[in-house]
This record gives sequence, C-alpha cells and structure tokens, in this order.
Amino acid sequence: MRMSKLLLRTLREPPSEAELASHRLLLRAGLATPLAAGLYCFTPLGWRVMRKIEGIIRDEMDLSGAQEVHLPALQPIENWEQTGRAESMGQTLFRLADRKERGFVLGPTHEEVMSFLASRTIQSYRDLPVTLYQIQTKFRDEQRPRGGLVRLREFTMKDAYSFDTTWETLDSSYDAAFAAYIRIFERAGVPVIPVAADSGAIGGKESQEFIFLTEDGEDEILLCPGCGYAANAEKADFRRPPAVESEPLDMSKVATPGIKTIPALAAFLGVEERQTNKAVFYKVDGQPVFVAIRGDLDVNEIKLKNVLKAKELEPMDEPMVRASGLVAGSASAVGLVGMRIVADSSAAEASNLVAGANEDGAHLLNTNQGRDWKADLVADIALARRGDACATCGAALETRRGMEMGHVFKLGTVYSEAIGVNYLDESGERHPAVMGCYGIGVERLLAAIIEANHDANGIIWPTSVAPYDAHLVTLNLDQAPISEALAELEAALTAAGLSSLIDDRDESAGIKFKDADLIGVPFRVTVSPRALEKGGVEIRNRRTGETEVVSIADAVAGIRA
RNA sequence: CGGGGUGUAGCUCAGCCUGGUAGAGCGCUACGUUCGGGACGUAGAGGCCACAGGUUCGAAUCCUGUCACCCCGACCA
Repeated sequence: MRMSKLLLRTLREPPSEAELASHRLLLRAGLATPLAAGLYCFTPLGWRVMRKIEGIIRDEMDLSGAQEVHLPALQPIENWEQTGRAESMGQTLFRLADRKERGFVLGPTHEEVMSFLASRTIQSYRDLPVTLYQIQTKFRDEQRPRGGLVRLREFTMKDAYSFDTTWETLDSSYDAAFAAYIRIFERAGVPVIPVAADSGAIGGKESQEFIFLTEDGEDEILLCPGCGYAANAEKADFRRPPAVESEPLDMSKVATPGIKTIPALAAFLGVEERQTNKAVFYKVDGQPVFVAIRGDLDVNEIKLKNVLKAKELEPMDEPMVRASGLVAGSASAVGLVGMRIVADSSAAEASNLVAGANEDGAHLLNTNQGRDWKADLVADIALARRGDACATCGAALETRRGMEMGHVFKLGTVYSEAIGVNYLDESGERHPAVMGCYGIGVERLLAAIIEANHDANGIIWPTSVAPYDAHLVTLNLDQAPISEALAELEAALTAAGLSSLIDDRDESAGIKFKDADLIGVPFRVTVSPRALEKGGVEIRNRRTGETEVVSIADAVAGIRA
C-alpha cells in the first residue's frame, strides 16, 4: 500500500477528549474517528488491525472445535420476552419498531437467538456437544460510553455458546473455550489473568473473566500473593476477621449523643469496630430492605443483589427512610418491623454487638441475632478489601485495577428451558441442553493491545495484529537507484508473503519517521541514498529500536523471522 | 441518573472578565528552496464563535434555556 494513496490522517496532537493512551493513539495514528459517544468509524488502517484480531480469534475458535455461524443483529423482542431479559436488561436494550409496529431490539448479546438456532437444529444427544460462535456487531445503550474503544454503544463481539447433554460435559466445552481464550490473548499480545467473576442473578454455577491488569481498568481485582487466588471485587471471597468471643450478655440501652457513624460509635464507647453492628438500608425492586453487617465490614452490593435475586438495588431514598421509621445513624434490626432483614454471617453469628436503638442519640449494648432480632436471610454479602485474609490460604489480599477482556460462563439450562433447546437421550427422554457462553470484545481487545504495546512515540504492534509487516520509508524517491531498490524490496517482500506500507509521500524525513513510529508497524525499512551507500537498506525494529543496514534479502529474512 | 468540566478553522487553543462583528500555531492548497527525526519562504482557502430565545443601537463576549462531548461516581447480559 502506498501512503500517498492511503486514506489516513495522523495527528500531531491528540484531540483533547482523549485520556487513555490507547484512546490518544487510536486517534493520533488515524485508526478511527468518533461519530458520536460510543460510536467510531474505522479507517482502512484501523480496520486492517480489526480484521487481524478477528483472524486470530476465528483461528483459535476453529481450532478448539467451535463452528462459526451468523445471526441477525435485529431481533424480534418476543425472544427477549421469553427469557425475561426484555425487562431485566432494561434501558441497555436498544428498542425499535417496524412499520407494522412490531417490536424489535438491536441485539446486545445473542443467548436468545443462538438458542433459537440450536432449538431448530439440535434434536438428539448425538447432536451434542456443539459449540457455535459468531463475530458480530452488538448494540448496548450504555449509560456512559468511555475510553475510546473501551466501552462502546456499538461494538464487535466474538460470542460463543456451547450446548451439552450434562454439566459434566459442559466442563469440557468450558475448558476448551477457556484454553482457546488463553491462546487468543497470548497471540494478540495482551497479558491476562483469569479471575473468578460474578455470574449475575440469572447465572449458572461458574464464571471467569480474563482481566488485563492496568491502572486505567474499570474493574477492581483482588489477588492473593500466597496461593494465587484471583477474583473480581464484586465476587471475591475472603476470611472475615474473627469476632470478639463472649457469652451473650443482657441487652441495655446507652446514650450516645450526636453519634452517627461506626468509627465515632466505637471511639465513644471504647470498643472495636468489629464489636458493632452496621445498618444499611436499600430499596430493592421498590421494596425496603434492611441489611446488618459487622461494623468493620462493608456491604458488597453485587453479592446482596444476587442473594436477593433482585433486578434493581439502590440505596434507600429519603422518603422511604422516613416512611419506614428508620433512624439513620442509630438504626438496628431490634424491634424492626415492616421490611426484610438480611444479615451478613458476620453480624448474624457475632455476640454482644453494639447496635442502634432506633432513636436519635442512643444505642443498644449486647445485641444478639436470634435473641434480640432475627434475620430473614443470612448470607455472605461482605465486600473483600485490600488486606483482608484470603479465604483459601489466609494471606493478605492485594488489589489491582483491570480491564475485562473476555468472560466465560457456565449458564446451565436457563436459556435452553426458556427457548426450548431440548434433546432426546439414549432412552428417548427429553432434556434441556446445558449451555455455556463465552465472549470477547474485539474493539476493547484492540484498545488493550495498544495499552499494553506502546511507548512515548506511538504504537508498537505485536507482529500478529500489525496492519502491515513492514513500513518502507523512502527518501529521495525521485533518484533512480532509490526507486529501483524500492521496487526490488517490494517484490521480495511480496514474494515472501509479507505486506508492506510504503511511504512514498513527498514529505520531510522527520515526518516520515515520526509517522512510522506512531503507526507502529513492527519493522521499518528505510530506502535512502545513505543506506544504499552502506550497501543496502536500513532495517529498524520498532520495539527494540535496533537498527542495522543489511541487504534486501537479509531485510526480508529479518522481517519474516 | 448525581457531581465536575468543555463547546471559537480539520487538530491544539487565545479572545469572553471590561459588548463594537474573529485570531495564533499546526494541518490543508499553489509555487520555490530544502531532504535522515514533525524544515523554510511567499501567496491562499477555510468559521451560522454548539443551538434557541432574551437584553442592547450593536452579542463569540452579558442573561435564560436546550443540546453535544469529556472526566469522576452510580450503573453495566
């Protein structure tokens, strides 16, 4: 490709909207340009990289035994009503109507439609297991698109779905997808770690995310330096600090003027925070819910939402607090009526905790669950934090930020039952298929590749996804020996099956070199009078900066290797 | 959805406080000189100053409203 013909505009300065390195370089290198929030137009250069990434994904999915299909992005809303997700996905779902007012959605994911396809094709256990995938456009009306290609409203996803006869064989399908993902990210040049993840209110028994660790990530990850346990904060398990052991004592009221917070309460009474009971109020699907947790711990709202099988969970608003008769700062479950009481095991099992007296400026000493108040539900709803003890080995957990690159999921029969993906077993009995699903965001992967592979001068593409194999910079192209050497080099590269981007523009050497660094093709080959005098062309490795003058044949061999 | 910020040329920004009808650098076009790390000269093109109201003789500038975009938070199958 000749740069004089290539539709490309590089920018000396990045648009002010870009904060992330990947976002800045995306725009500076001219890979894409924004249309509106969360929507991007790809240029020829950017699209080549997208196709390279898709190629790796396709390659590895095929190798893992998955079969590629293609489903409509435009889907009847009925399929979403069948699984209840028309409601549960809420505003994220792009909805529209056709001319006859029939409701449609733009697919944000394809469990429903892939299950539909499976339901029309799978009949017998002999048809299973099977894993189907597609690389396709998804639409999500995100509340806040961000970070260039990190969170988009229209994006490309590789989504795969496995169908099995049993949970046991699902494990094999899941493991195959997992292994393929490890290879995909490795080939794409993005270091990832698998972490335990939340499987959602709908979810199955197991879910893992592939996380690229970066300070700019949206997710918080807890890592154990002792045993290697890794989990998303929304899911992470941990060992609670031990409670203060004591026999139940008589409950009594104590005046605590002006005391509203756990730290103030503990200091005022001269007790530890773990000897207090923290009260948190939520509005869950419109209903008030009271949550009790030991004072030294925080509520994990994702876990809470899951144990309640809730669709929506938010802090209780002021009117509901007043209507419920709760006293913020001095609330407790003692004597509380009219709402569900959920307790973390820490609060349910500890003895003699200090709790609110449900009146301003007063607290209760020695409250005990079961005797003074009763939880409707006891569960693990505590948030793991930096320094908490690992549930497995007890070492202090560390926290890191990360970006979710892929998600694998054991779904079970939720969708197959709703849509009717059934098979007949050996004895002619009918069963729903056991499903798994596996997703990778292609644009986000592109962003992560840039995040993980760049320097102050620009992008450093891994060879596997580089838009071209070689970037040929010509100087004094009007001189016959230069144009002849270029022709020879180009022919040799083509013969070797290598692609080249040729800077034949009438620009200064500085501009050409700066653009080459910015665009980030792995090898730059300079064809110039100076190099020719030294007996060949100059080859430079973008990553190492290593530069040498070699023969055209050696240059081609170097790029090929 | 809450908080903060920004909308002036393709990009980065100045001008706004103190109203008088629009600027710089880069980029773009032409010509010439350059030619190994974002060269130089000359001459150009390019703007409904986000949009809509209002105040005023007069609004990029002051007031009101709306929209868009960015950042933080909440949210995120």
